[in-house]
Amino acid sequence: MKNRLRELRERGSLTQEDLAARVGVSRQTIISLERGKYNPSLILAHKLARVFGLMIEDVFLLEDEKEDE
Amino acid sequence: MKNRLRELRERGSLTQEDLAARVGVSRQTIISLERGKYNPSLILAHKLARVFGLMIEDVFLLEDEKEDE
DNA sequence: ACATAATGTCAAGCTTGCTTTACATAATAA
DNA sequence: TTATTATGTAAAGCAAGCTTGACATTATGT
Repeated sequence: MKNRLRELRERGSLTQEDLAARVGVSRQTIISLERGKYNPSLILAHKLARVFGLMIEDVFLLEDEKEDE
Repeated sequence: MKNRLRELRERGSLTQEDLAARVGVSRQTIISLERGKYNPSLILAHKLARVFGLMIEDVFLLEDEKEDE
């Protein structure tokens, strides 16, 4: 699952801990997400997208998924 | 988690089983989703949105989430 | 009446998202 | 050096997404 989280977070000068707090998850969850380790819940994806003022599909690159690469 | 799955599925004359097969989940999962029972994974939400040619946010109504009501 | 298709419920269990704790590494700064 | 901040890793465990199977209900059709 590729995504633009790291890029967007750095662009907004947020730490992983800041972002985690904003969306109500642990820092570990943000780390794993940035590294493409898993498929988040829809609600979490939505909360993250809202932090950056984007649509979910603009944050998470979802076309032709196979595995996590 | 409210959504328009039932409406969209019926509009497309698909059975729950058809839809389940299209997105690779069990029929039970579609039933539970239509009844707003849970928060699907992002990939599943995306596959469902694509079946209907819509954006995720057009299928799942995500603003001001509290609990499943 | 009988059959079949579509939807729904319940329950047990597997899988994985997410948490928590603890520790490691690198960067910046006094 | 010492301290602090930000990031990363690993492992154990909890919680929830999703599966499977069995059975009930309603509708449609012959």
